[in-house]
Amino acid sequence: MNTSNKRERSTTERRQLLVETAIKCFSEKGFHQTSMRDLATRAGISLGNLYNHFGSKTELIKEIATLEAVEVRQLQILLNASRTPQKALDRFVLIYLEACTDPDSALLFAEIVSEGLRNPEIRGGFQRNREALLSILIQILHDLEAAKGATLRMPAEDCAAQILDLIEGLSTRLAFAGKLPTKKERASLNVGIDLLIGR
Amino acid sequence: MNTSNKRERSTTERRQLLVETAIKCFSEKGFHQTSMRDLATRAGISLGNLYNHFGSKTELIKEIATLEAVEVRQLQILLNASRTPQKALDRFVLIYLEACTDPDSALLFAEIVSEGLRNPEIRGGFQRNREALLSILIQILHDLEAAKGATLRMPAEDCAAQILDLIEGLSTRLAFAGKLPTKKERASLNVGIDLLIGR
DNA sequence: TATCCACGAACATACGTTCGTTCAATATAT
DNA sequence: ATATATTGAACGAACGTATGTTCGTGGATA
Repeated sequence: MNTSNKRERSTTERRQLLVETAIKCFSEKGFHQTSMRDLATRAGISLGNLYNHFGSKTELIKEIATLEAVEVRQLQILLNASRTPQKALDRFVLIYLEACTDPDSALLFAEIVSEGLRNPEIRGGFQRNREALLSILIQILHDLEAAKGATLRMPAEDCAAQILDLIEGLSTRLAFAGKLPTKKERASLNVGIDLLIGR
Repeated sequence: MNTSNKRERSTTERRQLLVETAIKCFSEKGFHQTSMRDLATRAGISLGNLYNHFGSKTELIKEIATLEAVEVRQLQILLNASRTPQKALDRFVLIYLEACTDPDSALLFAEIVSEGLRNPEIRGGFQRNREALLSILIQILHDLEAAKGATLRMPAEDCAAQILDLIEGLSTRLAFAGKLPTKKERASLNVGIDLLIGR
């Protein structure tokens, strides 16, 4: 990628802008209530030009669905730097909860789930990312067990999945209520997770 | 309601048929990818006639969203008949899991959630029903605690919400994989719930 | 000069909804 | 009991608009 090329640079910037406004529009109105005209207008470009950057609407949706994932790679690095598995788990929960309760993300997450349930192309990217997230969490659980910080009563993968369920469930409920998590809710979440891992 | 009236009877039957095909269509294609023509064709009636039964598409969606609730009233009765709170809880989990993992329901549930997040009319009915479900579960938890079958480490409402999260989370994952729950998955779910209630 | 971003008009289709009409079931009058 | 009026389910054409996508053109960059 030659960033000294003025054309290419402004083109990638445009594309970035388009993706960002698409995320906004999609999370506000949903995939299928957002028209290509909406997107173009909101991004301040013409309809025809939008098609210069994205060949079709589904292509755009697909890109958003895979992009709107927690940035797993960075998360992995951050957690590797944690001193103890306990701290790693705490960090994981904090970060993922933060990501899920972001107002845009919660709506988009629901949108992606319901879309992914019937659209294989969407499902693929979403599942890949989710498995990556799971495997990180599983690793942490194994570390925890080795350090006697946890005594699992079920397969680590099931436990990890349940932890994600708790976080995502809380996020969804908060989005429904239009609120951010209170201290109490955070506390209950942590208690629930501690119970699940037998800490 | 005069069921000896032939006209009224066939009308309510029609309406029932329409609601059922709407559920099918909506769960297959989603609210916004299903057109009124789709519905009419699928139900074997004309487009115009569809509007004789439902004034608008949103009215139809609203009806489905509130209807597609677990029949809480019956559930309540069934659970009251349970000998012990332990049995009541087991039944609750079994029934709700069954309801959530029904292929149609899982897709429709996701659809309602994502629609409810931005459409207050949908949200209302959904939340009302969910609160009813929660209050049943909370009651069971209190009974359990009184019978020394549980030692909650968090407010009963939070615990109940987390239990629902586990069930719904598992259901969603199963729907994504296109599978029904295995014995192992059911077992892990039960272990998770037992841990949450400190049993 | 060749490339490609940017534009907005144009196209075909799909959508939600309305409309006038038919026709059988019901209510009322004879 | 028979004739007449009223109702409302059922139909499909029609309307207006919105949609995804294509196309030809202009203008800046390489």
